[in-house]
Amino acid sequence: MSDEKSLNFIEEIISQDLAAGKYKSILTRFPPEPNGYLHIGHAKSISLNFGLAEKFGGATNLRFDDTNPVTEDTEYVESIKADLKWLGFNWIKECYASDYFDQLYAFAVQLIEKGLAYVDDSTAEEIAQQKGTPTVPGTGNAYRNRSIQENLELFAAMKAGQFGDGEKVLRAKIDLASPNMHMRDPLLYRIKKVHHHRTGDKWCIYPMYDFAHGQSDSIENITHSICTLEFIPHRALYDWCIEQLGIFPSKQYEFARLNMTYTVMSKRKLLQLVQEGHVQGWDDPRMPTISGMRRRGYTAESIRDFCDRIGIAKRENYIDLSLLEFCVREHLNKIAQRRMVVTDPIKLVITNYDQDEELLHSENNPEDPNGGTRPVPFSKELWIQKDDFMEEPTKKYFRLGPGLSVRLKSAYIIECEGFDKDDAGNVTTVYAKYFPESKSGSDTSGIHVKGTLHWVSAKHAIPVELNEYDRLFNVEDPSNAEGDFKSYVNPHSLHSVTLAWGEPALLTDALESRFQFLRKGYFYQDINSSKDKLVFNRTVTLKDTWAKEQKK
RNA sequence: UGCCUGAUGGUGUAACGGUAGCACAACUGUUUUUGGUGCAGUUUGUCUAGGUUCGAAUCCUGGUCAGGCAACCA
Repeated sequence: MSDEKSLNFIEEIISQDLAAGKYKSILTRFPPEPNGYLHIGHAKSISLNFGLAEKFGGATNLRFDDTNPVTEDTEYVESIKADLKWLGFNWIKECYASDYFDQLYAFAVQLIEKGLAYVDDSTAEEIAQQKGTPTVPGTGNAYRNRSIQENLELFAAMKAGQFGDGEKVLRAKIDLASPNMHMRDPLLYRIKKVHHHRTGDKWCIYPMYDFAHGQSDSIENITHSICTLEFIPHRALYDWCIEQLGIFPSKQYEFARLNMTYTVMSKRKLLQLVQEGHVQGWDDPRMPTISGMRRRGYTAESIRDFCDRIGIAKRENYIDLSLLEFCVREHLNKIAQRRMVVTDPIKLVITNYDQDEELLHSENNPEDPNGGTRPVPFSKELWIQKDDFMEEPTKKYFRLGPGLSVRLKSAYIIECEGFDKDDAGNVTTVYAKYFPESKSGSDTSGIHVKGTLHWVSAKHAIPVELNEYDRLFNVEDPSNAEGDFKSYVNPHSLHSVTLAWGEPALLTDALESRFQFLRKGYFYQDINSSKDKLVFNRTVTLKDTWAKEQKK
């Protein structure tokens, strides 16, 4: 009956909470750790968190989860903010877990005072051993029975820098036999004499995720704290801390993270690709990072559309890369300026064309009636695609071949009269006659052809460089394939065309324009492109049913 | 041998005890001055065994399978 999309399970929860009067309005948060660049998986979480707030009339905080100074940096903070803005999302408050370090410390003291936390002198190995295994309960140690007073003094001494890294930790005193490993006296604080990108050297003890995240949510009055499935076992601890501290009860909900075919999504793996030179950087157009996708020519709209379409649920999912490609094609088809570029040229000579040259006009976008036209120069010698000519055409081939006719886009119908070959047997030049009365827009020739080719006037052509990208991996699931995922990197993921011929309009087009190079794909100017040397990245190919036909 | 999640076409995602739908993919046909776009259509699914019910993808019980949990990471 209704056209409305059904609610996902989190929206369901929120609408119930709101209907029950549990909250007047909702507050969500997007909590990245500033230790890497945002990728398409983050985009799913971003779209969810901001989308929820938008849908239910709430707001979203951006919070940097900067509790581990070892790997974090301001560089990442800046890139994350830039990516978020580019995607089109606005946070109401910019927060940092590090802003709460004093408060968090006070919380820890409260726990100690309640006899719910203790300082442990054990090594990491000892602690791990004493935790037991999922099927074997853990055992305590003598430190667990330290007095509140002693714990208070020791924790203060930890803060004061009286101990070295790893000498002592603060642990919650919960249940060493809990079936949930995360409840077996989890670590709350550890000593790290490391410079923090925001708090500098003020602190030498830093809270663990489990002691920082829930409390940060609570401090900010986050109503719905949404994270991915791997945090399910942490939820008991999240609730425990909030309950023991008696603070605002934020609630955690978990959804399944994004997986996509032919790529990897973990920061660790992406970092390896960068460091080991499989790609040229975090913003390499083959990377699933927001910065890489932006450079490749993806639009923010298409990424948001993708995030809407993949849905939110708790089951593991593996999204087809083709859905992402569909989303970007759909958007680009509507907005991209059409241009002609010949990527693998052979010469076409119009034998009966006696004029010097003429200016034709071609529509900028057939999808947009108000898109206007651009002038395209035509002359006796043109460049066409090498694969648009076949010496011995097959039956379903409706391009150029001896005796065959085609239309040159926005120009004339031509008929092939012959061709030249070099000593190696390669076709070098194709000869054709044109029909003057078949001129585009005023065709009175009555000739009907099946194929239309793109072309560029040879003497007006401008050189352009093209980066044609293909999937980064040659298996669907590189993360779970046997052996090192990097051995599945597609060696042909980048094909550079150093010399292609483009129509002169490209010289005057705006740098940020989205292009469709007719019959080739969607392209976007690379950040290193200049008027002296135009470089375009292929965002995605056009759908190519002819290529499919040929494979049969 | 523990605990926690989950299981609907090839891939995602709906159906809230009452006609298994939508999107992508694939495949037809049609239109087309892009083998693009558009339009029309086709194929393919409820993990399993019982139970409750007039009626089960949905509720109950057992099983199977998949993923997660034992970082001084987040």
